[in-house]
Amino acid sequence: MRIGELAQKSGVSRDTIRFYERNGLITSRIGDSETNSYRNYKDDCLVWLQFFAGAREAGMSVADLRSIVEATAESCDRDVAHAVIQRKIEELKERADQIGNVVQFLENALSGPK
Amino acid sequence: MRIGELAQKSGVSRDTIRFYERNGLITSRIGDSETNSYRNYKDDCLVWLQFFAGAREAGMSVADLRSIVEATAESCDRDVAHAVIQRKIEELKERADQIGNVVQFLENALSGPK
DNA sequence: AAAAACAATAGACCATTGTCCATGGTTTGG
DNA sequence: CCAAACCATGGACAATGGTCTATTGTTTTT
Repeated sequence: MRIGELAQKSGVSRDTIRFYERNGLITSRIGDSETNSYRNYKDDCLVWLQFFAGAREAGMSVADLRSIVEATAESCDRDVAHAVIQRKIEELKERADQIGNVVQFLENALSGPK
Repeated sequence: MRIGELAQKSGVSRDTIRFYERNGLITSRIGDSETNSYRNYKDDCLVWLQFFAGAREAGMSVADLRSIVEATAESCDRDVAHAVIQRKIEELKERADQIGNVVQFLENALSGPK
């Protein structure tokens, strides 16, 4: 798959895809063509990008994403990956709790303005 | 209260307090002293700063915070304030949901790795 | 009185997360 | 064949959210 198709399918812009690639979130290889140097993206890039989009919205940093990607790489220890992801899950839950607090606070502010 | 005390009590650094002030999140006035121009912060600055700290962790932007502060200003319409805050609550809940999705995804990744 | 701690202001600097632009080549539709 | 659309690379630019430094003046502590 070329970058345009990937962008269109994932909803992530070309520029952002390239940015993610530069930051090690996905990888691509230059295709087989003799005449061009168009890069080729595998299907799992699409899955990742969809995940990234959601995760970024959820407040995860690109560095967070990279650590997940790296942890789940073939080369990596299953247990290590497990631990890394577990940690991120904890962080996300903490963040969700924090959101709960803030919502609470704001709802209070609404109901008891003075 | 002077900035040092405020910083110490709120856990927000002086620099950040000044940054927030520059951005309209809090205000202070120059004190009564004839000899210095130390600024004076009222107690509610402390409350706000504590809120800001939590809200930033929850993923709210400084602009979001400013809009809340502005909405709750004396001068503002109660209903307007209500609406603004309600909107922010919605956004926070959406974000919390999004976090839920991502957690789900990650937990899936853990339990069904292959 | 001298040092240490605090304050104000202004501006430089930094990382993060993109986005945009310039340039130059390739492919494709008409 | 030509224009439009696509691609690669590299670097500039921008917004956000701070953080740090320099400079200068004020308290406070010893």
